Amino acid sequence: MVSRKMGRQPGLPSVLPREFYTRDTLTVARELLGQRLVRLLAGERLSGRIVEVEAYIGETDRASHAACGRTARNAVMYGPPGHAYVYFIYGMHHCLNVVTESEGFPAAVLIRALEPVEGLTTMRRLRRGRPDHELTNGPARLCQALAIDRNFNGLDLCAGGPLFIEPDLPVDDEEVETGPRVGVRGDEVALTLPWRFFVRGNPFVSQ
DNA sequence: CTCTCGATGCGCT
DNA sequence: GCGCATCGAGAGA
Repeated sequence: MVSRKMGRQPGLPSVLPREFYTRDTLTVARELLGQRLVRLLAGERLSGRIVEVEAYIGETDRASHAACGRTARNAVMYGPPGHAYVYFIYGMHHCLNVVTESEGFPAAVLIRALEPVEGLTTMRRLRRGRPDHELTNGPARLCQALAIDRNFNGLDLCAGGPLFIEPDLPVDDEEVETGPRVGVRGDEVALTLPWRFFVRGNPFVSQ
């Protein structure tokens, strides 16, 4: 007899529904820990558990791309939740966010690190020369390992496309650590807010 | 291991 | 023109 995991049919992966993202951004950030980011590339599944994230919330957050109001670049942050906000930075890197809260309010969660699960061989090819523990331990590194670029900006993560998030192993409260966000500029408040969430002791957390 | 620094494209002032 | 939600090479300890 085939065992059946709770709430899923074998071969028919469930996807986090839009309502998951339509909530308070700090709640979404916290609950994204442990979930599985999946990228379908040429029919292959590349995936990893999310082990580090950061929240960016509203125009009053001086570290957010939305701090200076709506522009062409950050428009996706103002759009409906459950979509990918992918931006290009430092002339060579991409970073992936998921849009949260209600349409019209700019907020998102930056995916900063994954623990690789499926498609390691392909990830090693896309991150040639790097040891396994450096495949996905950073926001731009994981985009490289999963072949995510600006073409994914605005993509609906709830629509059965090439990028989505599946429920996976929840992370216990005792395993969750918070702290100030990494690499941001902004005012004193932005530099102090504990809006970074990560799995304590996980070897794939960035830094 | 740690630290420093250059790469590099583009959105925004 | 400036500055960036980063990374990787190279130097030193």
